[in-house]
Amino acid sequence: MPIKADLDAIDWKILRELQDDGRMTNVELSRRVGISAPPCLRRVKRLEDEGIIQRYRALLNAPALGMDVVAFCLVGLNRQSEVDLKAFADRTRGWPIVRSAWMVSGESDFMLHCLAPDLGTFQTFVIEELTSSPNVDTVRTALTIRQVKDDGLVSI
Amino acid sequence: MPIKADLDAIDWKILRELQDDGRMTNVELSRRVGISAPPCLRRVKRLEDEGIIQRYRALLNAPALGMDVVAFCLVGLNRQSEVDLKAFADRTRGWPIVRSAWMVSGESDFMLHCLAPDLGTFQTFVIEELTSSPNVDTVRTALTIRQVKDDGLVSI
DNA sequence: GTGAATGCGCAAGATTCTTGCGCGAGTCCC
DNA sequence: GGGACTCGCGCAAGAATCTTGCGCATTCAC
Repeated sequence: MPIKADLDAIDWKILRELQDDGRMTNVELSRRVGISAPPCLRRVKRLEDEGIIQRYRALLNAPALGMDVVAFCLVGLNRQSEVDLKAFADRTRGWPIVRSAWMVSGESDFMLHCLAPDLGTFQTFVIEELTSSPNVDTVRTALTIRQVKDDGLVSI
Repeated sequence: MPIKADLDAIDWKILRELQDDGRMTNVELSRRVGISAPPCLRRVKRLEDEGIIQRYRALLNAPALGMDVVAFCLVGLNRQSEVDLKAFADRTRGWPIVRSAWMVSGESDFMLHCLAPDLGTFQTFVIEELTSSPNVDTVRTALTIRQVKDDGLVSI
């Protein structure tokens, strides 16, 4: 894990622009941040090499691809030993419906971000896979109605 | 909102590759999906034009940028009329700590994905901004310990 | 003042993007 | 069947971009 980065204003502009459009050409990016293309490319490469930019991803339109149900699941376990936590984390990676997952502290132990083609598929997953999984105590679900904000993870 | 797309195997390969590396060159992409560059570029453009690919985004390393606290907040409102829901949704857009937000159904009305530089900043936000916001009834927070899965939103 | 370090911009070759065009496979209607 | 049409691929060439090396200006420390 890298040390806290020291970034100047241009670096922050680059990060903001690439969060907004990760496929922007380097020429366009350099124009927007106010330097010429070669040093701009070197800055981007440095940000990638230092792990500040972790990756680039295309964001897809789930409903257009037949995925109409987005939901969150808060999962509580009976036992929270390191072995138990790791076992459940491993299990989440084997479930395609679970698109991302976090280990959390609070009333629950895991937060799952889920995606399914329809409500039936999601309910079947919750009942037959999630709730009936070993060591799972409680499952609370929140079906999303619509997303009201979607900014990048790190602001400005 | 577009009609359900009809995509062939090559389109799905393209979507998978661009979810994995959204900044891949078209030449490399075409090599991976097994067609030449021009038709590959035309397919990507079509996927973008139809809104199936919504955007490209650089994913940043939050801790390296001094953002050590990632949390989820489940917010329940006193009144859930359309006006009330819209008012709270608008409010979330004005909070930089809230990076993304969903309107949900279930025990709560909104799910907030939050990012803060430290625990104190996050707690101040919850107490002085979120809990004390008009019409907010309940706030349950789940601090993330670590992310255990992070796939793209739509699989394969 | 001087030397080292940093980071910019210029320039040129390599690579990629982008467009128009021709060709072959599949389909539909006669 | 046969002909016209549609669709999507690949080739090719010019435009744009990427990538690298290099020279120069600024800054900092000594």
